[in-house]
Amino acid sequence: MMISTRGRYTLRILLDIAEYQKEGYVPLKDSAERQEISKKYLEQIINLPDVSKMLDSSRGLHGGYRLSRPPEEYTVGDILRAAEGSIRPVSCLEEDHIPCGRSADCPFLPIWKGLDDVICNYLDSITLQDILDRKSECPGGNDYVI
Amino acid sequence: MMISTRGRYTLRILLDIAEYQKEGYVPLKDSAERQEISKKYLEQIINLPDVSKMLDSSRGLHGGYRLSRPPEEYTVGDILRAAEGSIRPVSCLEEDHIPCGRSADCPFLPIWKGLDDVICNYLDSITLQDILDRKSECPGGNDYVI
DNA sequence: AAAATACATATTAAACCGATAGGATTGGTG
DNA sequence: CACCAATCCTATCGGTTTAATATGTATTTT
Repeated sequence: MMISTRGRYTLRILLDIAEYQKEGYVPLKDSAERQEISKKYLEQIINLPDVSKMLDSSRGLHGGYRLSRPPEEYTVGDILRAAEGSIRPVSCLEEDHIPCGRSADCPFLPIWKGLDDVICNYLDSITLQDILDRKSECPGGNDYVI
Repeated sequence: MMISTRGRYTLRILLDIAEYQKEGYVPLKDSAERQEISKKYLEQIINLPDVSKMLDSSRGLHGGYRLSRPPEEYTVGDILRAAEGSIRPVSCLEEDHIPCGRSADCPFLPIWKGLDDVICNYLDSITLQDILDRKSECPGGNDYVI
């Protein structure tokens, strides 16, 4: 599996913050309770360097988090990359990957590159604002039963 | 990462078998040496139920493996699913996944479904024969330097 | 009989996942 | 100033997966 709870929790928390931040900083405790996710685990996730850059925080009473930019500037791809480190489908495509000696004529490398492209194009085409809009359009209920 | 060495090795070995099977059964030893992959590890992979279904085998001297169907009937998606078990991007989409209680109005579920679709559409559009054709068109060399 | 091959099962070191635990630090409020 | 609520920091842990290695057994051709 490509996207673990880390990425999915991060998406849910950022969306939760986006929904509630008009009332001020959103305490992680509240988001965690609404989303039914371990607050302690969320603390770790939210303090990952690339995730914390997406948020402003305030300590003390009435502290919490808010998005540092408007929701339309957060793509799903950006959030997942921040939380997961990388969402490349194979290690061959990682920045720091050591070439394997066959890469120059590897018949699969173009395929992996193509796969990465369709994934990024899709995930980077959806923003937090898109999800907020869709939620208010059809509140409670989507097409899927799992 | 979505696709581990298991999936990538399986693709390489099936392509190797496709290339060499016109001379009869292809011993795993030969494929392993050409591909520089541990033969013992390959034995495990190739005996996974869904992978072994894709091959005919023969024991003894001059035994080995060959594809049980023509190369154009093997999509990259099929091979990866056989080797990896699943290539769904999130566990929420697995067949045996226990619904989480929020699935009825989860705002992310449609996104995961869309992601799974673009991945499957892409990977199921490429067959082993496509890769063989591309190899013979531009032997030794693709566009990527990693 | 010997050799080559597939087939089977167990073990292992390392990494990763999804938490839990116990605090330290900071800032607002009475 | 004392208290409390919140973020921030670091360690630990059980379970699973990954990528092998090891040790065989079974089968077939020569």
